Amino acid sequence: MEPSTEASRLARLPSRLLSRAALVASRHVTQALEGVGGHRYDFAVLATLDEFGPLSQSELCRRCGMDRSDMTAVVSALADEGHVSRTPDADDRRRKVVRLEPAGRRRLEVLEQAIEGAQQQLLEGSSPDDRDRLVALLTPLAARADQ
Amino acid sequence: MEPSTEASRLARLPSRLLSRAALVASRHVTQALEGVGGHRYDFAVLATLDEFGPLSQSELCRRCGMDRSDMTAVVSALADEGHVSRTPDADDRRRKVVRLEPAGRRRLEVLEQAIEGAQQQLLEGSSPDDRDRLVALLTPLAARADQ
DNA sequence: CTGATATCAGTTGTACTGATATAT
DNA sequence: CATATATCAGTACAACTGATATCA
Repeated sequence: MEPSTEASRLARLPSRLLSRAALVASRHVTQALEGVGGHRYDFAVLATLDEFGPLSQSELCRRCGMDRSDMTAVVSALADEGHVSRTPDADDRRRKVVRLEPAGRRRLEVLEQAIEGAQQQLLEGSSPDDRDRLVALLTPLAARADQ
Repeated sequence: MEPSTEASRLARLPSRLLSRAALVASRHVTQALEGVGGHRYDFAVLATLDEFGPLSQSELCRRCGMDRSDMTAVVSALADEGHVSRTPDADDRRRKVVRLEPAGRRRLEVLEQAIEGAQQQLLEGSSPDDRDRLVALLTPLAARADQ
């Protein structure tokens, strides 16, 4: 006989589970960031700059997996707030070099705490091992998101 | 020293991995369904009717995890195509009972093949055990998508 | 009355396309 | 000229909100 935990074909589809789990995750993250007046794009840009140092906007797009059309507004807002600076590249003046400023680093810490809180909410009920396994299984799939 | 496989904080965030893996999955599914002139909503509705039998639209919304606002148009289109019938419930005439018709069952088979092809594309490089593990890890997260 | 159901109109957020200006 | 970068306007889609009509 079928075990009672046997889920329907629809409920076992990896693509469907991914989209619904991502929706849950997105709600947690959005809510956590709203609590500190932030946005996922801000976090992605600040964290990437913190990790890789100053980058051109197009390089930022690549590293963050963001679209060029969305990057402009995000960087402009972060620059207005003093979290990043945006200066023409001396070597290639088509480029604008985006650099993390001290205020941006402090801002990143706040966003990072909110984000980690959201991960824990999302994964409450999952063991640390489960989190590691999930990350390991998702990494090769997520890697194909860029192009 | 850090192992070379050590990914950045950003790249290891479960919420981010989920959203990017879901994006990859969604592109595969959308493309596969486009190939047969279908849509994910059609598949969800037809598969749910096939599995649970005739349902009211609101019950369909619950089972599919779809919004009531989106369900109306989907059911109308499926009814126009003869894949489902929509008749007033004899017991409760506020309800419309949606029933899978033979043409809808044949349509479901086509969509199902496309969807399963998309899963295999998505998971190429993952073992069958990996697929099972992924499903097991995602199921409790995805379950929270409804409300 | 209330509560549930179905429908319709419209909003938001994310991903994305196409066109343009500018500089190499 | 071609190529890369940044910007702007606007599209496509899924998820969602609010209002309304219907009827038990």
